[in-house]
Amino acid sequence: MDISIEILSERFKLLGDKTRLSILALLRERDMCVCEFVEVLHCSQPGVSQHLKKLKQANLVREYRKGHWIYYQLNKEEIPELTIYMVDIPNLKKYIDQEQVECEA
Amino acid sequence: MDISIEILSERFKLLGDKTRLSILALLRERDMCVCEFVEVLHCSQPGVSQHLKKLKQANLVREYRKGHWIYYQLNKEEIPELTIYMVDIPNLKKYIDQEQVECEA
DNA sequence: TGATTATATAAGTATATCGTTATATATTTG
DNA sequence: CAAATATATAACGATATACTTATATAATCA
Repeated sequence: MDISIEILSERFKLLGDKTRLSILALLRERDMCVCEFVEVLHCSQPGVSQHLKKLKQANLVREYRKGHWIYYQLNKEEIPELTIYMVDIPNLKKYIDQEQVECEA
Repeated sequence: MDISIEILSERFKLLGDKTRLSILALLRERDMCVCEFVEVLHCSQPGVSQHLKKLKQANLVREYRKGHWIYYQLNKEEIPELTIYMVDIPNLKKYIDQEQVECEA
């Protein structure tokens, strides 16, 4: 594989943000919806949305709707090389419930 | 290894720049001095210096003097995990001389 | 259908980052 | 020691990025 410096630096720039990196780390544990990120990350709802948009545009995550909520998940299949960058990302399991919680409507 | 999100995002931010990423890619081939980067990267001398300073502060590179010139080299030994991030960095061998050239004084 | 709710977008502001120009520092060599 | 040269630093301006507030959109459910 021979990704250009251009593309690779953009990829790193995307990962070079605490909030986005935390989102990816959390998504390694399980799919999560926007309001969960807001709660866990102490980040505003528009803030989370904007970061998710960037991750989505870079094809690192994708979304699906489930009732009221839009869940995000890692795009592991399409970007296997993403795992290379994620080797060192800390485990954030302790900050979230293990089961995908049904938020009350 | 359990690097914090804080530190890891800083590391990625550092790699998220075309010039710095190119410097690292070039240093994979051989040690180089500042004026060589200036020539190859089409970047000003102060620009190169500033980028090198950041890489040095992050302990990714180190320097040694050789006559008039200050050469930089990858800090492979101290940061083996750096190689993880560099797997995908393109090979820039074609842009430089293979031998460490003695610049005329 | 209308109210509610989750999420997205727009617009504005503050801050960080990069590149430039000018100047300082440090080493070599005559 | 003085001149030349490679590199580093300082100061500034331009641009990009992230955060905030306000508002729009879209789906659900009564």
